[in-house]
Amino acid sequence: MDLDSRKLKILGTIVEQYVNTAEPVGSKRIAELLNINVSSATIRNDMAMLFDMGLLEQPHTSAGRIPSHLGYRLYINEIMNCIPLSSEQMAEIQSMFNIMNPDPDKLLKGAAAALADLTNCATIATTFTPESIHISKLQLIPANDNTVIILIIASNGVIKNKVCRVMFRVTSQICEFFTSFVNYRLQGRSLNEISMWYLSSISVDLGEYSRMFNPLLGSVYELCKEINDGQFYIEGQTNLLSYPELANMVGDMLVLFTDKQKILSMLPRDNNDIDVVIGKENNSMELSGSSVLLARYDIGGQKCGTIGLIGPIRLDYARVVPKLQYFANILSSLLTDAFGQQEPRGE
Amino acid sequence: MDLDSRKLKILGTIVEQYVNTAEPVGSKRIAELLNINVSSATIRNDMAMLFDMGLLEQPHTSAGRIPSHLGYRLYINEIMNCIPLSSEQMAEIQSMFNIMNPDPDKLLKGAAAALADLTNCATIATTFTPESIHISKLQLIPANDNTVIILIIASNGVIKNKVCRVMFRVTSQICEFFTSFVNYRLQGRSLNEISMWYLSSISVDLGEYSRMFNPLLGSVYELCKEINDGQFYIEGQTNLLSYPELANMVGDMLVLFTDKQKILSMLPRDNNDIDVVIGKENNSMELSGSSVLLARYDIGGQKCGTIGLIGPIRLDYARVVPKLQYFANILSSLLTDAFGQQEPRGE
DNA sequence: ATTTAGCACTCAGAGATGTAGAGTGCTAAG
DNA sequence: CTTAGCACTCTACATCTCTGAGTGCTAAAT
Repeated sequence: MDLDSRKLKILGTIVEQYVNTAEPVGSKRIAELLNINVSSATIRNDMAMLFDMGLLEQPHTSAGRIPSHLGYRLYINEIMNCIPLSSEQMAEIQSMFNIMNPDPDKLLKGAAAALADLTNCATIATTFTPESIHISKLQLIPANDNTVIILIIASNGVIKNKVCRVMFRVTSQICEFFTSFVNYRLQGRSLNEISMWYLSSISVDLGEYSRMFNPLLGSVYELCKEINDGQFYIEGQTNLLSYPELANMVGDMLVLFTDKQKILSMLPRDNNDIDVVIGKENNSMELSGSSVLLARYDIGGQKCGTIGLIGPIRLDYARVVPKLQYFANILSSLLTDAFGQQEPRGE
Repeated sequence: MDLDSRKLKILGTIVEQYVNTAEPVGSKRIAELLNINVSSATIRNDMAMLFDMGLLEQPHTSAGRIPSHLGYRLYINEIMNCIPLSSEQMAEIQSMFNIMNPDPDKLLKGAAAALADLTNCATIATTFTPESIHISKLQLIPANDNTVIILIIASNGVIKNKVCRVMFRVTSQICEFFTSFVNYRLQGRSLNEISMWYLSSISVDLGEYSRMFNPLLGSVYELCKEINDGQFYIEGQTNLLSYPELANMVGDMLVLFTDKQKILSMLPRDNNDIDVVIGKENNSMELSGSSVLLARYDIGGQKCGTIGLIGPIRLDYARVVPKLQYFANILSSLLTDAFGQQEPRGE
């Protein structure tokens, strides 16, 4: 029971037909589509074998066949030929990036939105923060008499700010003092090191100012945590509404998408160039009808985030995979360009 | 053909029953629910009149009746008694606000999310920027050798930043120069005044530095525009999935919600305490099956944003209206408290 | 050993038919 | 003005039948 080239071609045809039409594919149709001159009966025999091997499924006795998980898997791993992007497509994508806001988090969001547009899928973009991400700069900015703004710039380009009301009367002097004192202690330090414990050691060193600044240190901790937890964008969710086979689940999917922690925990971690998780391979009810593709981008060679795509199982993998890869590559080069080599300057 | 009190009671009962069950209400059920001792036949006669007056609709001949637009309108304006919040409910809402991030835009988003939770509707929160909103402070912060961050604080508490790559080598001196020069020209100025034209007059005054700083002034303009365009949050969209009568439209609604401009243009501008727009009164396909309620909040008496609610037509108006009103009141008081009286301090 | 034609078989989906139940509208009497 | 009574209408649901698509198997052909 081996897979000769005809059987592979049949499986490929079934996948590609099903991807286009969302309808089970029958032996007669395959016979017409394949150039080989064999009758539908022969195809039926082959299909029966593919079925026995678990590569095909049958919605009901008298229907055509659709690919199973394993069928898609085999198709993706062995059969499909990725269709590389044309130079026009590349140019189009490039120009989408050109008009995006270059802030890293907005860039990420923009990239996700563009990818969603291009693939008619939902897309997801995340950052994760390897050890090496540190604080480039912290600044305390007076807003009014009893309100200050804490601004933190991380070495991966992420910028966060937070408004804090304080009990003392805000002056520029106080802000400058806090800024330079805390900067001195935090600048260049890995985000992972900035624990509540470490901050409390700063608090001790602040001596008489400690009580005054403690709430601010708490906010600093929250900001660091936010950056460390990573950014997270989902775009193009409404694209999923266009797939009738997802109609039952799309509600649950949208609800899932509101739960950042849960969705993050579900993303694949296989660390291939592109991870592909098909249907029930996702260990989650809500995604059992979908495929998830995930690629990584890096800054200066250091992996620092993912961009991915959530769509129906019947996805045009041969076209979508190169697109996703290209997006990851562009993100890498843009971010490396902006935040790659340079170390932050001191004030 | 006048509306005696019995007819009003019947209409009220129909609305309230329909809101609970989503099923047409028949004469027999009404007879049971009303305390008045009249037979279902009498009720039928009254219902026929209400129908003739356009206050009721009939899904099909042998079904009960459901309220029409006009029926809901009359109910809301004349019949319903708002059910005020209990002190426990108020306390619960207060405590939701206590744990929110006090940044005005995050507060807005948090409030919208809490309201969505509480009402099982989608919620919308916007700011709009009256004449009086001005720039409290602008600051240029060096990020690395060729990257700076522009930070703008507006008098309504909104904070925006933008990363800019520049052609010159960034130093603190340059940043301080730009900050103080531009601050001097912009601080306290209404956002509406900050046109491209006005900025170019600053550019002229910058003399030899003009070419260097022009891209930054462009970014300043974009930031002002962003603030002026207002914030915009929609939360709890997935709540709409729980109403079977919206199942057909919820897809289109979700798509609509991604189009900020379009949805903003659809919000009512009647400027009542709370505007209520029912079903087809919305001049939009997508919202023809929904009701939109909108309240305004203010900072120090100056109206500066809206919070609202999008749900099915059969909404428990008597409970929902007071909730929405209460949210608007809390927002007003919190924001006034934080940003109301104080003028921004100079550096 | 592989391929093919032929045919019986299965099943989903669309239509047709029938029934029960809810609710109305009307009429005539109270 | 209210009510009882009754014929009428329409939906929702279940049952049945028919049709077409597509299979699985067998026996013959290559």
